[in-house]
Amino acid sequence: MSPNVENVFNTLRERGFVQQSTDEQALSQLLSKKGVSYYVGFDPTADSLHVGSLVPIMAMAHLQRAGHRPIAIIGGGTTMVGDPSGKTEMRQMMSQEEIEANGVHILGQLKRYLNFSNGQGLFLNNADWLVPLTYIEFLRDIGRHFRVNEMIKVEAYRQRLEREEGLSFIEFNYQLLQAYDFLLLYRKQGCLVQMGGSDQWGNILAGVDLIRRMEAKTAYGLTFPLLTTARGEKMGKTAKGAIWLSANRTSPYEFYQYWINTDDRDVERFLAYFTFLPMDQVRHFGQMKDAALREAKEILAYEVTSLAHGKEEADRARSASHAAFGGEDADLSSIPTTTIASSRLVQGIPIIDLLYQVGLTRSKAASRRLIQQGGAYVNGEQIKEIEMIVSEKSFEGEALLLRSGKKQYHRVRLG
RNA sequence: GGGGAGGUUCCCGAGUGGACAAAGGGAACAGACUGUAAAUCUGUCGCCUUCGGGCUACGGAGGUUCGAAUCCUCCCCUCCCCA
Repeated sequence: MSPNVENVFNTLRERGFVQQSTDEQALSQLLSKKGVSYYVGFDPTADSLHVGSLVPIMAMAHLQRAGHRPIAIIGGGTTMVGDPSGKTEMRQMMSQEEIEANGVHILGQLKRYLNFSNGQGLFLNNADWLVPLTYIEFLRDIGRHFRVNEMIKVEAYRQRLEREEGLSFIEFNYQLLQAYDFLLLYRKQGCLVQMGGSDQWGNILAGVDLIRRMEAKTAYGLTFPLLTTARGEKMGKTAKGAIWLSANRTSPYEFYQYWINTDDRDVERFLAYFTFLPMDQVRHFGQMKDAALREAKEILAYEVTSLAHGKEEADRARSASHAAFGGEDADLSSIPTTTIASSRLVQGIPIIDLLYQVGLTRSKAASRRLIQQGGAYVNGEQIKEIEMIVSEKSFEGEALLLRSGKKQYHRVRLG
């Protein structure tokens, strides 16, 4: 896909990325040129980003394709303080080492979407400049520009103050630190734009203000909407937890399945956010009705998986899904698999135990219930007997396919 | 520091000596319907079980009682009001 000749800002807006921005016109004009540096901060509290982070990542990728320079900041310094935004409780603090280790993984994930080579993009840890700060200096140079009256008007702080459960002083400083990040990036990297989730609006504005005060220059801010599904749930959350970008945490097959199960009403929006398909195609798919919409979901799932895990994994996930759900005889290898020693099959394994062991059920009692309710299958056949024992005869070739309910598959292999 | 309210099963929330593995709702899971969608309806929803039961659970530790989530004592935590 060639970089958009049109203004990227329009692209972002058209695809739904823009929630709020400072001076839309000026920002749009700025972005019509090339080589603008912009930054987004990522939370290093886990060793992987999850699906929710795809919004900023995709926005960054659109901008880079249009010839701008992304700066991804890992909040190593700020995380040591804890952002109160959107939190009702004080955040847990983390050690430097943990944060840095997480940062390495996160960079690896960002590289799938953004190009950091040869200075075309930057990946920085704000601990590098925040940790060495000295208190007196910081107060004198930065602190003097902040009015507490203004600060406590920010939603995040106000809530915490009103609830009277307290806001620790350290958290109260978060905004200053983030504003300082922006200032520093402006000075050292010429960074003019900060983007983030809508909960970051206050922090972003603080940075814009600080740059205006200290440098007499205009910087810009943009926030993304907080995505929810049509059912009103947070994007990327399932019963089993978040959908991660890391294959270790969420396998490509599960990742693909997450997207293919997208609510009808979300398909068009998600195609716009999470794929690079041109908008006329996105709209075309979005207009599909009923069962035809499934085609659009398949494209969504394939594209998103392919971005996150590569074409090969996306192919395997698609193929496994076809095999499992379409009855086609295809490659099942990417379905979650457990290997079991063949010696254990000599006396056979009760199906109740097997379901439990591979994780399809949470307890043996749950296995019993599942079978009683008619939701358990071995190689596509409903299990009727609670007492059923799985032996070598149950295997087709060296594998056996378990299913719980309509959608949960698990393969068992002999080892 | 003084006064008040409260901590119940994944979440919200009822229960205030036995009928309590604990109402009701939500979430979740299964079934029907379908399109691997949504909505709806039905069922399930602590763990183990040789299906007879057994075990663990109502903030923690003790105690009273034939019997406690429910009563008593001490402790921990949260919220609210006053200072």
